[in-house]
Amino acid sequence: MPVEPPHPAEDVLEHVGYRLKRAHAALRGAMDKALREHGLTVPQYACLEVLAARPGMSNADLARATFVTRQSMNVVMRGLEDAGLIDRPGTVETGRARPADLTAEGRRLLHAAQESVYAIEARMTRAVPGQRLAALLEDFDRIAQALDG
Amino acid sequence: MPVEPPHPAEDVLEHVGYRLKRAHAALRGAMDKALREHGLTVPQYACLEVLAARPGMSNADLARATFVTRQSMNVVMRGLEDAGLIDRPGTVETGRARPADLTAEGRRLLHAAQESVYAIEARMTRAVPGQRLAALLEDFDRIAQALDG
DNA sequence: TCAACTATGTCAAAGTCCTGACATTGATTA
DNA sequence: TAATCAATGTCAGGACTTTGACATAGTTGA
Repeated sequence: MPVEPPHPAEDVLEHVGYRLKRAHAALRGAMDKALREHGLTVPQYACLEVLAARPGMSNADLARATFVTRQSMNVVMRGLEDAGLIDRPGTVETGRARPADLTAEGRRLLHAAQESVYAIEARMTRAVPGQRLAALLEDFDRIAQALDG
Repeated sequence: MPVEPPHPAEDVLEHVGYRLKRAHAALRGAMDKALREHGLTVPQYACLEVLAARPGMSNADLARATFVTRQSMNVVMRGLEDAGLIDRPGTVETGRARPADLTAEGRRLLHAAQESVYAIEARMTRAVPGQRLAALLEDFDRIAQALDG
């Protein structure tokens, strides 16, 4: 059992950043566990999920959407491509960006994984009082915006 | 410019998990940048910060407090020890847990880093309406608790 | 007492992610 | 038109983190 904080109000463990980190760690852990049963990692799942909502996104697009670097997304996509879950043209008429899309197998696996992940989402949603959910989402956005600038 | 979502309400990018991830990514990025100027990584800073509030914590304690594995914290602490920022006895009378403490240099560096980090904390705090801050912290805890169980 | 259980520290291997760098492509501008 | 700029994909290297495993130390209960 951890020691009790001597000065709660001044303790780091009470800070916004720490709480945010804690909530994110819990989410990450739950998703890791749920996705392992489907043979997916969190970044892989995120890539499939975004790609399902926005077909034809490029590597750089997906990297921005999932908050990783282009280089990281590059290896993620190569793994997904090797596994036959996504597909993209070897060459393209104009530009360098190759639009990616889910394969039938990718769509099937995503649907299976979504059941597990959406259950986690539901646990989060139920955990916060209903009338506060919209405000919570708004606060998330405010925080992200305040720190990105 | 990213494409607009076709069905906002059903889109993943609107989900709680995605927003949480986004806010956390923004925080992580801001802290990475701020701490680099002090020669610290986020896990290293987290270790020092927790250790300042709870002197004498062991490796396993710190790992739990900062949401990483014992193994990860082990390399973090070895780095901090080599850098002369923390100190712990080579052996201990009972048990295996070696209580760690900040050195004078560690305390000095932490204080310097705290200025940068607390400025980030302040940006977050200002970004959310004052009357919502307490509810936000509470919601963070509810989410963490709902997902840890 | 002794066996089972839990907790801790550590090692090894693999995966993941990042920084830095470079070449290519398209857009912008002088 | 030509030069500059921004964006993309990719490679290389290193840093970080995790999973898995093992030995050690303390606790619990038969």
